[in-house]
Amino acid sequence: MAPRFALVDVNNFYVSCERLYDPTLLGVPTVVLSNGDGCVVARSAEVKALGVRMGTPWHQMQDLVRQHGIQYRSSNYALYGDMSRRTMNVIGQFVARDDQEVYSIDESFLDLRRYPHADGAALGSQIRHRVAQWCGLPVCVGVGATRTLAKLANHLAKKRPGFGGVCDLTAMAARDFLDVAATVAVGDVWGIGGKLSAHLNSLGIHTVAQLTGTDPKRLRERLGVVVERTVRELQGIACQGLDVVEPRQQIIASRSFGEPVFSHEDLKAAVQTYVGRAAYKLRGQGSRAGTVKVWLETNRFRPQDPQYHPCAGVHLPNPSDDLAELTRAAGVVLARIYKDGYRYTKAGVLLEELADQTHVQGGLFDAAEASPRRQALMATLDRIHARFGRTEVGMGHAGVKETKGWTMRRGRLSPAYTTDWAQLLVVEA
DNA sequence: TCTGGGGTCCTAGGACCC
DNA sequence: TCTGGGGTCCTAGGACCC
Repeated sequence: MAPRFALVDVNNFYVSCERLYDPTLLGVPTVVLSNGDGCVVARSAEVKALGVRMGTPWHQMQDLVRQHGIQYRSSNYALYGDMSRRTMNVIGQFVARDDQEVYSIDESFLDLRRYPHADGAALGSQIRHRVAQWCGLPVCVGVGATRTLAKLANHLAKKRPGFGGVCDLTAMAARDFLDVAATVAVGDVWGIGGKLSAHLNSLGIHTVAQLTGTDPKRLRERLGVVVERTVRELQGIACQGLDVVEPRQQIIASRSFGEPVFSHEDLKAAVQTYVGRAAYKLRGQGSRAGTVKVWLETNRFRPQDPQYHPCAGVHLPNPSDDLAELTRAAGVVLARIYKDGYRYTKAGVLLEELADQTHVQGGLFDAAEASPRRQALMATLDRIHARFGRTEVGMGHAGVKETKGWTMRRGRLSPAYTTDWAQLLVVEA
C-alpha cells in the first residue's frame, strides 16, 4: 500500500486557546509570552502580519504594542496541555489508535496507508469541522506521500488561502506540485533550519523545487545524512514512518530567574526545585536516572558582564528515582561548579541514562532496594504534585517562599479554566 | 531593566581494545 | 632508526523542531 500521511496542526495554538475562553481577544492582535514573560512564543494572525518574529523579546516591541494595542498573556501550560489532550482525542477518532502519532502539543500525524480509499481533502475538511465544533480550535490539514511532504502540504494549507485550510499533495499533478514548490523557500521545509538554509543557498538552491531536483547523495557528502533523507522524502520516498512513543531519553527542568541570583544558597533552592520537577516527570514515565547534571548560566546578552556557563554531572552508583538521592547528587554537583561573584540568570537540571524501573540492576554494595516506605513517600509526593501543582511540597529548600528572587514572572496569566475546580469560567447571567 | 523551555538525532574526535 | 589497522564506545557540540 502506498504510504500516505496527514498532518493536523492547530493554528496559533496558544493564542487560539486564550481566545476560546476570552472572546474579547478575537480579532485583536494577541501574543502569548514565554515563561517569565520573556519573549513571544505565539502570535495571532494580526501580529504575524505586523512582521513580529517568533522569539522576539517582549521588551523590544513595546512601541509596536502601544501603536497597535497588542494584547498579551503569560504562558498557561495547564490550559494548553488540557486543550491539546482533548484535540488529539478528537483527531484520533478518524483512524485506528496505532495510526495516530501525537507529534507535539499542537500537531498530530495520521498514517493513512490503511485507508487507501479515503479522499484526503474530504477527510481534512471533516477533521477541521469536528475540531472546530467540539474543541473550538481552528486546524489546518496537509496530506502527502511522506511525513516531510505532509508537513509541506500543511504549510501550504496555512499560508495560501486558496487551499481553504486543507492541502492534499497526493491529489496534485506532478507539474502543479513543481509550480507550487518553486514558490516555497527551502527554509520552510521541515528539517531545514537557518544554518542549512544558508548553506543550501550558497550552493544555488533556494526553492523547494530546486531542492527536490537535487541528487540526495551529492548533498549527503556536504551536508550529512539528515539533508539526504529530507530530499528523498520530498521526492516521495518515505524514510520515516510513524514513531512509536518511547519513554524520553533525557529529562530537563530549567528556568530563567525572575531577577539575577548571586548566592550559593539561592541557587541551591532553585536547583532543588528543578530536581523535584524533573523527578516527577521521571517517575511519571516509569524510569530511573543514572546521571544527574546541573548547569548554570550568566546573562549571555550582556557581554560586559563576566560570563560563566558551567555544566557538570555525576553518575549515580545505581539508577534512582528517589527525590532525596537525586537532590543530594544535584547538590554535590552544584557545590562543585558554583563560583562566587557571578550574576546568575538561569539554572537547570538534566537527568540522563534513563532506565526502566523494572530493569534496574542491583549493585554489589547496595543497601537493600529502595524500601517500600520510601517508595510510598515518593508516590505520595507525586499525588500531592498532581493535585496541588508543582511547588507545594519539596525537598530541602525547594519552594521556600522567602527566596522569591529566582521565581519567574508571569504578569498576565489566564485561569486554568479546564483543570482546576476553583478556576472554572464564570458566565454572568 | 527586560532575551523560553524541553526535546531529538547526528557527527567528529578521542580513548580504548585486540 | 624503526612504531598497524580496524573496530567500538563515549562525549561534547551542533543543528534542528515545537
